[in-house]
Formats: sequence, structure tokens, C-alpha cells
Amino acid sequence: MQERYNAGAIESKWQKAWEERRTFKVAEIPEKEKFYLLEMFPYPSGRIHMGHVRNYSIGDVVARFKRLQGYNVLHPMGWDAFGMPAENAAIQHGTHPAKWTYENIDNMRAQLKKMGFSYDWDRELATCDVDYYKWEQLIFLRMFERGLAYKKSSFVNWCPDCQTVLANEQVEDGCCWRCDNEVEQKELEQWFFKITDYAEELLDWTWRLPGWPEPVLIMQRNWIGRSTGCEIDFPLEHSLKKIRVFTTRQDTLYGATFMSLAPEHPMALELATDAQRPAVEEFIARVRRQEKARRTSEDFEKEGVFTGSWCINPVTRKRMPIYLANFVLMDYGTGAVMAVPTHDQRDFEFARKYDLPLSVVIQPEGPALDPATMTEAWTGPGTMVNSAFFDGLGNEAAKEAIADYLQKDGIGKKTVNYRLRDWGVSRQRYWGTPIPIIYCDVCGTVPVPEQDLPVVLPRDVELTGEGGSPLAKSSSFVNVTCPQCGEAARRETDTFDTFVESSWYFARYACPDFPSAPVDRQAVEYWLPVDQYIGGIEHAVMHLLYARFFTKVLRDLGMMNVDEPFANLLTQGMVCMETLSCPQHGWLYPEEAADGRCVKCGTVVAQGRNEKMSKSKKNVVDPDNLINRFGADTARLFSLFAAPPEKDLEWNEQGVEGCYRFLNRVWRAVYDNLAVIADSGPASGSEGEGRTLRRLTHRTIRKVTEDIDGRFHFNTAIAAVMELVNAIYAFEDKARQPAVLREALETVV
RNA sequence: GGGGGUGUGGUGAAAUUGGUAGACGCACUGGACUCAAAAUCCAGCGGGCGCAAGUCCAUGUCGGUUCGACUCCGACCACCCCCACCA
Repeated sequence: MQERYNAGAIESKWQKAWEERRTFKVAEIPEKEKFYLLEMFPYPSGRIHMGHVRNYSIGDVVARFKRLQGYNVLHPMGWDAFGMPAENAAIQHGTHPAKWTYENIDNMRAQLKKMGFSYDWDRELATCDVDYYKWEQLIFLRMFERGLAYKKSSFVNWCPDCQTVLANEQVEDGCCWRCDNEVEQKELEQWFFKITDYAEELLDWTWRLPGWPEPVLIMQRNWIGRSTGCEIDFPLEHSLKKIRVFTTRQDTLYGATFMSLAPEHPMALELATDAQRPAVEEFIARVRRQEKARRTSEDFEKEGVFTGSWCINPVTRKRMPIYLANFVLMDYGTGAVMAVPTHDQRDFEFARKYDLPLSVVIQPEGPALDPATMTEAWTGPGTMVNSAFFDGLGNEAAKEAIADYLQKDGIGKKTVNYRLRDWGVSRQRYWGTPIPIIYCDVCGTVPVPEQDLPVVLPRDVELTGEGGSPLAKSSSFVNVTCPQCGEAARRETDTFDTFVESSWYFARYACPDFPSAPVDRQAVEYWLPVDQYIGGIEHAVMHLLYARFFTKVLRDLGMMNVDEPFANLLTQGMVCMETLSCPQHGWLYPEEAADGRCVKCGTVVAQGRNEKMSKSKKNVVDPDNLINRFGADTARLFSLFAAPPEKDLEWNEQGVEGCYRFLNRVWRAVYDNLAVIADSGPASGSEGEGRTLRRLTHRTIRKVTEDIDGRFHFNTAIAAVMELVNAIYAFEDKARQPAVLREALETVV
């Protein structure tokens, strides 16, 4: 028998046993209550990091706890395997993205196994496997049939220097991350998912998810951004055409004195008079060039240009000049805004700049507003003035009254608008799911017939990082015959946003090998929804909203019968560490500093504040080192003990050592007492000191149970076990009451 | 500008939701063991006064509610995160 705590020996012994016995493999057992525990699956970047250790340690505790409570626990793991880092590695090092990705997966799988997490590895999936993404292509085809997937022209970030499309994350301060040149907006035809069709339902259900953290629900509600108002038509002065606006402030309609259109508005050019045309064209070109940079700049100036045309305010019958304005967004509302300078700050600034008329229609309490002397717009409540028969009403009441009036007179109608935009899923990238569409000169856009799926991502594609979609360069991929008419045709060469894969993987885990559909209805019926989902707060909006959307789409496509994917959600904080930097050598890894000095030059190291661990700042800890030095249990214990899960976890080397010390203490407590407790039976009676220990043992059981179950206070659960261990060390009456000691020790273990 | 969050010892944090503030850990200090060190064990550890039993002060600041407030309400200060010209 070993003489001291040997984490490596203990852990590898049990990990081997779990693997051989398939201990965590599960199947549907109808008479047994299920519990589906899921942690957000990792991107196979190459190595696991402390954020994974934390996330998966939390999940593993809950999974094991629920198993001990008798649940049939599904706890799967897989890989969010498509994405740009694989492609970047290919461009920089010449490795194929597939090779890079699968090698990384092998690496990380081995690391996760060394951490001892209780996964059912038989359900492992990788989203870059054809067997996974072919079902995604099928879902897309069904969505296309129903109009839930459609194509429209839209703007992408384009680096004119690199000749390539950039993702939003690749644009820093309006400039390309690689060459630092200014990014332009380029118009491309792109695929979209009609998530806006589900805006109302996605919003409604945020009030019916009691197991979600309130801040996440609030963020989703804000992101969906429902607002009620009116669409109002403004007739043009010398034409039968009209400009339609959306407003939430129909109470200010009588104060609308000019009109602002987005530069991308379809009527922008036709409204330009001959005299104004050069100025208008110049303005549109300039805004298009700036568009992204302007969003990030603080001191952004409102700018516009007069088109030369006029429209008529439908209630005052007054002429309103039509401007193009750089702050009006084409993709919200109708891309046209009725400008009320007295009661909207942007319109106010714009009016002052271009000397446009002001008319007060809401008078607050106190001194009367005077258009000539106002210094800012009045956006608060007040009494209606200069508004015909609505004068004297409170402006909130007038909102209703004017909306009814507009609707009755056919000038406008009540409507609802969302900030949520349709989800653009086209990516001009190689390493992703091919979009199963064929373009034929005769038949137009033709979906790939279902029996022709999958559209396999070809391996032999050259990746340079320049130009458009890499797949476009593979002629064997691009050139096909039209499935409808048999003429020569071309394949779609864009791939899906990787968020598409992560929007339904939780359902595929219920039936990872199901051969005839994306999901097996029966398996899904048993396992879904996920009873506990765990992951980083950074996914509060995008991933979690897309997954909710997909769940509803799959339901409406008749593929499964689930309304919401995640019944309970736990969002864990980041793992942080102090940064170290040397004036000469920049950021330093912890091992590059000793005694507060840089090991290279001896300069005193500057200590930064705690920041999220990141390779770029070199404030990282490699879980492998931790496992080798202390064992996986120490790594797991520390990541649970140092902070409650929703808070940021501050890395502390000495804290880790403290956890290791504690595990040593536990081991010794058992080992040193083996002889004493060897022959003792179950604890029945107890007295004196023994009675106190017994009570503590049982109080600890209750405390730990309450702390883990639903509360997720792992730190206090561990503290309670530490107290019990302290009491075991203090217990002296071993010889007379060995059963009490044995019970306490077994409880700790 | 909008939304969300945080503020408790030297330090990470507890206080199960209005009832003994600081559990548990880290750091530190003293002691035991050792030729010595490491490891381990024991003790102390918010501040003031006191030899002591004690006692007063203390949860960002200022007010309020309450028999009682880290917890609830109001105002303010500081820091962090997210969204950001959404009509």
C-alpha cells in the first residue's frame, strides 16, 4: 500500500476503471427519472484552459450528485469544431484545418479524461463530422421550404487591402486586424434565418424561464427590443409615392418638420434633384466607406445632405424637406425617420446644424419652451400644444388617441418593431458547413435535393486568406448540373456561421447515431429539455438565443416536441489572474518572473490587476501542469472552492496548494485510522465526544446536500467538509467508538 | 447615452435571504517536532480601551424603515461588464 497521497495513482486507477466499465454510459430507461446535465461544448483550440476546468468541474459535481440521488443522468461531451482558428492555422502553418482540428480534439479529449469528468463518451460528437452537419443541411432545406431561410443583399465588413471579408471580431476600431487599414462596407447576397418571425415567442418565454438568471433574461429582452408605435405614410410633394416611417412617438407628429432617410434607403437616389445629385452621391459614397468606424467613435458628428425633394406632413399639411442622415439605420424600422427636432436630441442637433425649422408640440410644466432659445430637445412628459384637436391632452394619452386617429384615417397603423435582426448565417469561409444550394441560370436558386445530401466539404481547397469564399476556387465543388433542368450550374460557396452548429447539438446528444433524421423524436422526448445548462455569461445573448430559436424551429418543422431547450441555466464567471509585465520584455508568463523581477533582465516586474486569463496577456495557467503537480482533484477542488460559480475566480497559487494540503489531510485521516476502523460495523449509538462528531457528520451531509442541490454553493459545501475533517482530527475517543469515526470518514470520502 | 452588476478583515470569501458579522481557506505571527530545513501538528489573527471578565467602534458614504439592517427603501461615491445614434 502507498505511504502517502498519490493523486496520479489514484486518479489513473479509477479513470481506467470508469473507461473499461463504461460507468457513465446511459440509455433511455422510461421508468427512471432522467436528468440531462450539459456544459457548453468547447471549441477545439488545442488545449483545455482554466475556464474549461472550472465549467466542467461544476457540471461534473452536479452530474455525480444527481446520479447519487438516483437519476438517470445524461452527461455528454463533444466539439464545436468548425471555425476560423483552424483556417488561420492553415493559412499560417500550412496544416489542413481538418488535421489541425482532429488532432486538437484528440489532445483535449485526453486532457478531459485526465480531469476525471464523468461523461458518456459513447455520445461524443464533432460538428465538423459529415454525420453531424449533413443533418444541419437537412434542417436548412426544410427552413428554406418554409421561408425561414432566405437570401437578401446585405453589407459585410470588407478589407480592400486584404481583399477579404472580415468577421465583426476581426474589425478593431474600424480597421482590419491584420493590416490595420480602414474597413469598408461591401454589399453581398447573404443567407438569413428569419429569427424575427419568432421575436414575440422568444420574448414571451423569457417570462416563463424561472430557472434562468434574471440578468440573462433581461439581456435577451433588451436584445429582442420590442417597441410599440406606428407606421406613418408621408406623401411626396410632387408624386403619388409615399415615404413610410416607424415611430414610437406619434404624439410628436405635429412637430415633425423634416424627414431623415438612411443613406442606403432605396429611394435615396431617386429623391435627389438634378441640382443636389452630386452632393447626394458623394454623401452616400462617403458614409458607406465610414459606416463601421463611425459606430465606435465617441465624438461622432451628425451629418446629412438635402435631397432637394419635399414631402408633406400628413396632419399639418406642411412641406418637409427630405434629408439623408448618417445616423439613420436602414435595418431598423423602415430606414426613414420623421424628424421632430423639439423632442428628439438627434433631430435637434441636426436641425441646428442645417438651420431647419422647429415646432414645439409638447409643453412641460414650468416655463414654456421656445424654439428660438431651446438648447436641447425636450424628451420628457408634457401637455400637447400646436396639435389641433389633441391640444390639452397629456402626451401619453395623445399617443393612443393619435394612433387611433391615424389608423381610422388610413394615414398609418399601429405596429410593433424589434431591434432583433434576422440572423445572417453566410460566412465567406472554408471551415464550415456548406450551404446546400445550387444556382442555375435557368432555374435560379435551387435547393439541393434531400437524397443528394450531404454536400460534403471538399478537402482539396487552397487557403490563402485573400479573396472571397475559398470554396469558390474549387472547380470540382462549384461546378454541378442543375438538379431541376440538368444544365450546368454552380454551388453556393459560402458556409454557415458556426453558431448554427451549436444551436441544436444538445438535441443530437440524445441520439448521436440516429441514422434517419437530425433527431430521434423518442429519444428527444425522453431526454429534453436540458435540466441544467452551464456555461460562460458571454453567451448570454447570441448562443442562448439562437439555441432557443432553433428549438422552436425544429418543433415547428415537426422534428421534435420541445418549446425551450434549457430548463435551468447557470452562468459561470471568468477565471482571472494578475498580469505581469516587464518594461523591456512586455507581458510575462508567471514562470518568467522570480522574486518580483524579470528573469531575463532583472527589472522589477509591474503587477497589473486581475484580468481574464488570456494567452495574449500571458497570465495563463496550463491545467496540465496543475494535474501533473497536484492531480486533477486539486484542480477541481480549487476551481470550486475559491469563489461561488457565478463570480469571477481569482487564480491564486497558494490557494491551490491549500487545496492540495486539504486532500493530503483527508488521505491521511483515512490511512492513519485504517487499523482502528477496519472491523467496525455501522454506527449505532454514541456518547460524549462521539455524539458530537456524529451530529456533525450528519449536519455536514445536510449542509452539502442543500448547498449543491439548486443553490450551487460549492465553496460553502467544501468548507463544511473541511470542518468535518478538522473535527475528525480532533476526535480522541477512537478506540471506544470506532464506528463513529468510520462513519465520519466514509462521509468525507 | 441605455441596461446590468459589485463594494464586508492583510486577502479569496461566509452569514441558507431581516436575527450572535467575518464560517472555511490563504497570508502572517508565535510555539512543538528537527542538528537544520521542508512537511506536519498546536495556538493566535478586524480596530480601540483594558491585566482580565469585558466593553465600545466597524459590512463604500449619508439618511430612512424596524425591537433588530451586510441584508429592505432613498440619495450619493467608486469600480466592473454588456449594448450602444433602434427613431
